[in-house]
Amino acid sequence: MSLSAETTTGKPSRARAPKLRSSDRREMILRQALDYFAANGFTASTRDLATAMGITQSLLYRYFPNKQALIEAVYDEVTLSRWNPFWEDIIKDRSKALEVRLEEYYLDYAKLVLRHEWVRILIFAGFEKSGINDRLFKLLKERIFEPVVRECIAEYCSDPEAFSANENVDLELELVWGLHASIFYIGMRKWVYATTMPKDVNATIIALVSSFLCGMKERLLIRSASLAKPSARRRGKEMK
Amino acid sequence: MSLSAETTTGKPSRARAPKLRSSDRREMILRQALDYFAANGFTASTRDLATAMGITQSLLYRYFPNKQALIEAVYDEVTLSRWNPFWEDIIKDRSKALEVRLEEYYLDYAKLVLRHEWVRILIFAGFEKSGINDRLFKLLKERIFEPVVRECIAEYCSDPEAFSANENVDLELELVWGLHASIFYIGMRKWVYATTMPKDVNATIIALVSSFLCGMKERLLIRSASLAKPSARRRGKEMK
DNA sequence: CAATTTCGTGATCGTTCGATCTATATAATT
DNA sequence: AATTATATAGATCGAACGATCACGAAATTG
Repeated sequence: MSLSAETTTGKPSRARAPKLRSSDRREMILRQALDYFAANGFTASTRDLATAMGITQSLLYRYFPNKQALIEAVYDEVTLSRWNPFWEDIIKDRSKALEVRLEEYYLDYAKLVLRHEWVRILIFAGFEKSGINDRLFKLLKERIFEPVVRECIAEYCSDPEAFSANENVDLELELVWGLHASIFYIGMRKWVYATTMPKDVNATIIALVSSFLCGMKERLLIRSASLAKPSARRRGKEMK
Repeated sequence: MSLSAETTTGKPSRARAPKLRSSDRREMILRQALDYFAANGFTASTRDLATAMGITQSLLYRYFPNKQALIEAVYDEVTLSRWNPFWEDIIKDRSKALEVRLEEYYLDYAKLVLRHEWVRILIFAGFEKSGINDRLFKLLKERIFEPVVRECIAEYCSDPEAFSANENVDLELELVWGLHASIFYIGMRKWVYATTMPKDVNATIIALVSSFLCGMKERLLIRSASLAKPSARRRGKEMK
């Protein structure tokens, strides 16, 4: 009698949610909350969230002590489970040309950026809790940016060891930040600004990687050359 | 008696706000709302906003019909009044070297990006109302991106007119988007993620511009050359 | 100085929010 | 079939929100 959503009672009552095992229900809530928060922001109400996933609001509080805990679980899910641990290996695999490796990594990273959850959740999180992204940026710096700089030095410098030992690579790191930003911004155009996108995303990424390497090569060749000639060391060290 | 904030009455009553001319009060509210929303997001409450600027909440509604109208006025103030109409002239001024012009523009744009209101208000606006930034991006594209591509073509192509007439520049435009993204992302590191910043912002911008021009030059030289040799036109036109 | 206009305040309304509580429905166990 | 454990639903609480209103204070005017 009271099972169906349309009973004799005038109430337009919803179908009762199926009974799930605790772990399954929790996982289901987490997954759906991820999509919902990514679409509507962390300020979305728990009522609307619950309605969207077909359960009652109070049920959320059986699995998460409060809204903030749910948000943090969503954030962890996005940043931890979507990080590909093999990216670092791709970048360091010297059996392939550097340009090929970078294309491979950035084409893959672009897939992440073109899904709404990565771009939006990261920015939402940054706005709500400064410092929450620190771990992720540490990962990016140590596993991606610094390896990329090392590979560029190995590729373009005549004496990579001497260069790495003596030279400050802050600006080279900033060029990698720039490439990262260029890819991420493609996702922002789509998921934050809802403005125009590249006609061909993959071709754009390949062009960006090619341009990046061109600039990096020029920089490193000049700096490497001035490193070889001690007379020009001073200018080389502080080269802008 | 009732004038002071600390009277004999136990109430910690606030000092009454001075009486201002209508236009002055409106301007004051707009300016302070800009700072407050940039710092706290558009979801900040009108009560806290009013308290921060030393007036009562109800006074806001004498100057703006509702919260949304105030938000839109803030957005317009940020995007319209902070756009420098001379940027276009800087980019087009062929009496200077292209690299110098781009450095000049991007160093100036970086000043904007390093103020919190530009980065944060733009992103907040994108999240709240998709399409609100359309006019700004149209401006960016027509007044900055496309002129930059034109100047690069004029600088590096042997026959700029023939190139512009025959060639598709989508990917060149994307490289300019990439440079724009690299600068904007510096502001995001500061005002969204609160993570590390370049040690020397100006030097970073100059390095980014230099790298950008290096990549653009390479692309355009290759494409320009293949344009000159009709036998290689097909490959050139679809070059990635 | 008195009348009038303009501007600022505090009280309050209706709604929505996160969170809690109690009662009921369902599945597993005996 | 009875019992137990647990998942679910719906009602509800206090706080915070946007918005409105009548009233009082301060300029402005003649």
